[in-house]
Amino acid sequence: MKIDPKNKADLSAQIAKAIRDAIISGDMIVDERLPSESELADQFDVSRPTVREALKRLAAQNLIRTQRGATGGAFVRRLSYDEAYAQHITTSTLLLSMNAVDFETACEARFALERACAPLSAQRRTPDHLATMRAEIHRQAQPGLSDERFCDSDVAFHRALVDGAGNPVLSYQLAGAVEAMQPLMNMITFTQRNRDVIIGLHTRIADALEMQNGSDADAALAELTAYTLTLGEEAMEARARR
Amino acid sequence: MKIDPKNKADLSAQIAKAIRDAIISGDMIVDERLPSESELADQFDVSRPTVREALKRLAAQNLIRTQRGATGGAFVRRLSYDEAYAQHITTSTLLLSMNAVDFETACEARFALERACAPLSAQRRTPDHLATMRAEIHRQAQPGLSDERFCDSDVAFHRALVDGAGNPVLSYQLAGAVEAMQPLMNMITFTQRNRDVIIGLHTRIADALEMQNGSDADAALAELTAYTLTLGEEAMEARARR
DNA sequence: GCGCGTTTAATTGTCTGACATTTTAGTCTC
DNA sequence: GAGACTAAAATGTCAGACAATTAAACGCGC
Repeated sequence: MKIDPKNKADLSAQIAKAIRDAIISGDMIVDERLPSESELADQFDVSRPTVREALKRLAAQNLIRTQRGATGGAFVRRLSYDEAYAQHITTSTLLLSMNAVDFETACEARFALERACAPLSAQRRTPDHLATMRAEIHRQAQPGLSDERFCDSDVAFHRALVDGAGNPVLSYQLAGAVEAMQPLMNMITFTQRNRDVIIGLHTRIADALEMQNGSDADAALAELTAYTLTLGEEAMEARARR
Repeated sequence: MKIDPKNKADLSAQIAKAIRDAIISGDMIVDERLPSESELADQFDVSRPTVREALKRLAAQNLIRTQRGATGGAFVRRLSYDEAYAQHITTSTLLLSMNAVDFETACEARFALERACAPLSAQRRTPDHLATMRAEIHRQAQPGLSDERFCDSDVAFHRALVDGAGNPVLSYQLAGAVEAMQPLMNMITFTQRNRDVIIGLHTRIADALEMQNGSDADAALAELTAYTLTLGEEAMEARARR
C-alpha cells in the first residue's frame, strides 16, 4: 500500500486508491480494521485531514464504515445487496439522463433484458409475485391516476416480473435497466387509450406467468416493447415540435 | 439545500447528501459551478474541512470535479460512459464476492442476459465483432494457456458478443453480469476436454452470428449455460472436499 | 472472588488558522 | 497594442487543538 511521493497532486485520491485496491484485491477482508487515521497519516506521510478525505471517499462508495470510540476505527464493509442495488440505480439513472441516451436504445435494452427473465419467472414466480402484479394492474386502471403514478406502478409491475425469476443477481442487474428508464418514461403522456393497451398487455403477461407459459409472456413482452417504442417516438416528436 | 442542524452526527455525510440530491434531482445541471468551499461552509454553518470531506464523497462518486485557480471550484460532472461502466463492474464484483452469491445463481443470470443479446447481435454484429470473436477463439485454443488467461479470453469473447448488439445500454448492464463472474470462473480448473467443448460452442455461436442466425446462437448459448453450470458444480464439489 | 460503577485511554468528528499551489484576470510598462 | 508582471480567488495541504464516543481497565464494596 504505497503512494507516489513525487506526485504532489491529489494526495487524498492516491491514498483512497491505494486502500481501495487493497480491499478489492482481497488483501483486506470483510470487517478487518484499517489502521487508525493517525497511523495512516504516518504511513503515507501526510496529515490527518488528508487521510480523512481519503477515507470519506471510500465511505461514499460503501467500502468502509467508521466507528467511534476506543475500539473504533475504519472497517472494511460488506457491501449489502440493498446498497449495491441503490447504487446501481443511481449510476444508471445518471448515465441515462446525463448522456442523453435516446429512448429507443434504453427501451430496447430494458425489454430485451426483461424478456430474458420471462421464462425463469414463468417457472418460479410465487403467488406473492402474481399478487403484486395483479395489484399494480388494478392500480393502473384507476381513473384519475397521474402519469407519474402510472409510471411508478409500471415499474413496480415489471420489478415483480423480474423478481419472479427468483434470481437476486438478475434482479440486481435488471434494476438498472428498468428503474433508470423512469425519467424517460415520465416524459410520455399516457392517454386513456394508451393505458388500456398497456394494461391489457400487463394482464396477458400476468396470465401467462400464472399459467407458467413462458413463451406467451415473451410474446406479450415483445408487443409491449413495440408499443412502448411507438409511444416514445410520439413523445419525442411532440417534444421536438414544442 | 438544507441540513438538520440539530443532528450533530455525520455532518459531512448530511452535506454530501444535500448536494447529491440537488444534482440527481436536476436542480443543478452539468458543468454548473457549486459555491466555493468557504461559501458552502457559511451556508451550512460548518467549517471548511467538513465541507471538503463532503465534496470528496461526491468526487468519489464521480458526481463533481474540482478545479483549482481563480475560476476554479467544484463543478457538476457529466458521468462518462466509461466511468459508469467501470463503476458498475466494481460494484457488481464486490457484491458477488463479498456476499458469496453461489455460482449457479450468478451463472444463470449471466447467460440469461447474454441470450437476450443474441438475437440483436445476430442482426447487427459488424465484421469487427466477428473478428474479435474469432481471434479470441483462436487464443483459447492455444496450448499451454493458463486458466486465468483462458477466462480472460472467455470474457473478451462474450463482451464482443454483447457489444455486437450495438446497444451501449445493453453492453453497460451486461458488463456487470459478465465481468463480475470472472472471480468465480477463475476457481474452475479447465481441462483440455473442457476447453475443447467450450471452444466448440464458441465457434458455433460465432458461426451463427455470422450467418445472422439468432436462434442457433441462442441454442448454443443454452448449451454453454448448461455446460458451464456442470463445470461450476464440479469445481464447487472439489473445493468443498479440499 | 465477583459484580458494578468510575476512570481512562483510544479513536473519530470537527474547528481554527495558516500556508502552498494553481489559475485567471487585471494592470502596468514599453 | 502586446507582453510581462502582479494580485486575487480558489482548492490542496498542514498543524494543533478540543469535543464526543466507546470500550476496556481499574477500583471498590460486598
